[in-house]
Amino acid sequence: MDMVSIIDVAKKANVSITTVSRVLNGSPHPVSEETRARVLEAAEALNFSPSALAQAMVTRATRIIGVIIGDAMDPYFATIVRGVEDVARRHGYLVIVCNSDRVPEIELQYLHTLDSYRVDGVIFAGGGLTDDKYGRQVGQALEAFYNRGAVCVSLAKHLFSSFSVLVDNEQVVKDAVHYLISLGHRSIAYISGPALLTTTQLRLSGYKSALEAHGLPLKPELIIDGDYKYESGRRAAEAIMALPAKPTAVLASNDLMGIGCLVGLREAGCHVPQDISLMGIDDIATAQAVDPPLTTMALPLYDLGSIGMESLIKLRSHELADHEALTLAHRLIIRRSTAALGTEEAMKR
Amino acid sequence: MDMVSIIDVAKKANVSITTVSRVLNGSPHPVSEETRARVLEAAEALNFSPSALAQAMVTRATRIIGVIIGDAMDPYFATIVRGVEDVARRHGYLVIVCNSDRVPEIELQYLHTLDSYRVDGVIFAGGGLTDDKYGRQVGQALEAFYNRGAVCVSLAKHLFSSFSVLVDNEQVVKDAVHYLISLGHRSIAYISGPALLTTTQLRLSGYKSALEAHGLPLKPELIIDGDYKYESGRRAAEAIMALPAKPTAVLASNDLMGIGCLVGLREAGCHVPQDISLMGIDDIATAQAVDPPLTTMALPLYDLGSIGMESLIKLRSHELADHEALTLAHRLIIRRSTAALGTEEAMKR
DNA sequence: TTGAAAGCGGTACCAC
DNA sequence: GTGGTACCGCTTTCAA
Repeated sequence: MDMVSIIDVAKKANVSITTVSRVLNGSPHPVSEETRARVLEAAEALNFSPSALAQAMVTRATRIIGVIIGDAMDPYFATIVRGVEDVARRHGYLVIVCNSDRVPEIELQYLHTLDSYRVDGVIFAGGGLTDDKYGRQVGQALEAFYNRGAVCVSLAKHLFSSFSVLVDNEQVVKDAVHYLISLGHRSIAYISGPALLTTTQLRLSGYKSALEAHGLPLKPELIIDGDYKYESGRRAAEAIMALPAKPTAVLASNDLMGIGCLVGLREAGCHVPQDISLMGIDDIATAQAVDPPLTTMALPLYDLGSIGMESLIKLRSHELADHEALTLAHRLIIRRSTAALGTEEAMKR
Repeated sequence: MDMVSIIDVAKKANVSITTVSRVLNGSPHPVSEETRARVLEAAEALNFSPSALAQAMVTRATRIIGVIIGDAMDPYFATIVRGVEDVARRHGYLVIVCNSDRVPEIELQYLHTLDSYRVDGVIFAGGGLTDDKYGRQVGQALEAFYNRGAVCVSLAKHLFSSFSVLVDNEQVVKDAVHYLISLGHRSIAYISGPALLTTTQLRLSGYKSALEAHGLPLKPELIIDGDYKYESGRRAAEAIMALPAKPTAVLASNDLMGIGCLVGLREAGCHVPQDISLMGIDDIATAQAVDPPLTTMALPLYDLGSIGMESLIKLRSHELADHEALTLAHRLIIRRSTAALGTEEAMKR
């Protein structure tokens, strides 16, 4: 019933625990072949499993990292987590997943807990909160991490400083709006996210400057609030249908809302893309399953996770400098939810 | 740069580390109010964060659990993980997520790693593999867990024994087939999952016995292989369209394949439900976003995770007996992808 | 009420 | 080549 420890192995093999440690860790220190064999055999026979906890205590490295996300059920985060996990596994790291629902208190609490477990690093997958007080608190908590030699990488803009792997959110939206404009649309509604997220602000500002760049007026009533979830997309559809002057195109700031909007418009008897062109951002799997398939800006979500984790590892071995940033490319995926204004495609119904 | 330890706090508060430990852990052992205050103050001032690793070593409890899933990007597992995580957080547990892609070697490797980290328990979220050798190996690995006092709960049938929280997979399919039959369908195709999973076998056997119970012939050509992923649903649609005698209904053994099939059928010019009724299993979020919304058997995925985690905790405090099983209810969700054979609904097109 | 000391299971430095 | 031993940072008897 008692755990078998390195001592038991040493006894069984008739060697010191030092030697056991050496052979089991492939230490460069010389060990005779026969001793090595005896140790291996003993460890095997006793079914010895070295305590990673004990190892972590003395080596000051846990080989555990934490990833803080909004919600594992959101495909956006699920994809990122998968990217993180795959790289982590290949490098012998374990990952603790923390759902914060973007609640600052929960995020902060997780941060402290992860610190007490002495994780080797933390990845912030979600958009940063634009709350000053929160930003300071996180920054302070991160201080503890850095002091220990632990590292941090963010996959979105944050108020605190850290190594980052990003997409250019502002440009993503600019490109999306530009595409819609190139189709002839001049009245483009925008479904925004929660105001307190940096990502939301960047995307919104992309929308605004794209309109401005094309000399289009910014109509406040065309900016509809959402929360990046499916249901808010449906509500947005209602809001759009209630508009006295309906837009000819709608850009949802993420696919989940875009899909909700698609369903909402359909239920309201509005045809996409004949009556309204609709487009999203992210390119989650569902985007191609809906009818019509959703045009969207594909973000490299999996890569954000995998490259984020790779960066974390390099950061630890000082192959990478702190507080730098990497920006990954996005790309337009044209499907059938968007059509040129006044063309055959848009007219047929 | 050096970590502040309990010793530093003790020095600063002018007490022994024993006392520090006592007040910081709310020990029942008496400590004078002023001493307590001094300790608290010192800990605060030093920004002391007790090492959960050191605590774990001596208390022999890590408050970390592992959950082994197929793929975090699959809504099925994402939902379960969310259920696990929510309960874990409320109880002060951390959860390590392990993606195995159902590869036995990866699963086994994770199991050993988790054991070396002395996790308090493991949750198997996915269906068991029907491989004898694999079953034995897992059983053996679990032995190590049990010997340590760690626990295990499975959310599906497995060859090894463990506490389980289940759905009655055979009955789920029976109920689905029964519903289709009640709509007048007599020729029902079935999209199955990977043969090596217990879940697949149970569901398939539900399909077979449902047909038999209704005196319907079992036509092998109507059983189409899939792997529970979206793409295999699309391939299944092709296979179905190529059938000399097309079925009037299709039951996909999960929603992801059901949705893939829906898209595939649409592309092949086949109308759902007018030409073919289609139904899935799971009730993932996307099921209601596709057109037509998918009729499905809703499984309590979130509850599987949350109740699984609650059971794990109770198991550890011996409030629950090992190796028992809990079965959760499923329910039919009728949406518009299914229609009665020969009715107005099925005829209009 | 308070504290000294024996571990928990390893690693790594230093001798031999 | 091999082994002794001082920690890593905490909890928990056992005494005082």
